[in-house]
Amino acid sequence: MRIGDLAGRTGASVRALRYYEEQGLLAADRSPSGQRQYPESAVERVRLVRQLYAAGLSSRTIAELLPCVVDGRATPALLDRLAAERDRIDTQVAELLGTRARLDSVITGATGNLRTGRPCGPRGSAAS
Amino acid sequence: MRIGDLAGRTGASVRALRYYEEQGLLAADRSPSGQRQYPESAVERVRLVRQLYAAGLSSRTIAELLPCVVDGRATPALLDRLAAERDRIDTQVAELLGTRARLDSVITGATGNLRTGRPCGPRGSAAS
DNA sequence: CTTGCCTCTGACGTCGGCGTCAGGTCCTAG
DNA sequence: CTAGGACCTGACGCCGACGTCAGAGGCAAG
Repeated sequence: MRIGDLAGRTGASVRALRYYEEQGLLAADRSPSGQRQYPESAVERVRLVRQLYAAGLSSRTIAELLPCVVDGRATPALLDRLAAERDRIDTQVAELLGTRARLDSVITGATGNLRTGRPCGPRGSAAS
Repeated sequence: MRIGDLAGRTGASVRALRYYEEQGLLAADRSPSGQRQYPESAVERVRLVRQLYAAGLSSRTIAELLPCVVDGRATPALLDRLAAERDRIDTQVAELLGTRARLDSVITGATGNLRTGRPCGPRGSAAS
């Protein structure tokens, strides 16, 4: 598979795929003329990489953890890193849920205000 | 309260607080000599702003939504924006939970491998 | 009055994940 | 053979949320 095809099938840009390779996240064979050749498995690999990016991991961190995630090859140190990232994600989810709840209560409250036409306090409606 | 105190009480840097003001997220009175003076409520305001940053909102978006979140002053357009951000957060939480589950299964599987000393496939242990 | 920390404005630096442009090569269809 | 797309390697640009430095004032203590 050539780079344009892989881009089309993953949603990543051609530039991004070259960048992933540069960061050691995605290997590519080369045709005699130097063009990159990807196996089918590259599609899944790219999706994994993008998922990890979306979870807030840096290129460097992803590069460190990929062998472990892909091959199951782990050292105690890598397992610690993995667990640390997992815990970070937990924390982030908790914060996001808090923020979500806050936004939602604002939406609910403000929607009610629009209907009733009266102002309100920041925490729903507890003023005298 | 002066800017250094506010920084100390919120965990934000002095530079960040000036930046928030520049972006219209945090108002400050000025002493005759030009120094910023913050009321107690600024502490809560800064925490709110940082919470929204942490949820992935940009300065511009926060500036648009703050009047609504703080005062309950909403227009239909602002409510749409709020709901859109809430939905984006929902999506992001779902992705994070998926990633978390993946990392966790890797951790579980790899920890077992370390104990048993045998390799494994990427999805737990389904190979022959 | 002076010392030393806090604060001010303005402006450039940084970092990561790419976008984009330049200049050249490759390959497939007609 | 030729044209036009896809591909290559640099290398600079970008953007947002600050960090950091420079140079100049404020302010409470001794």
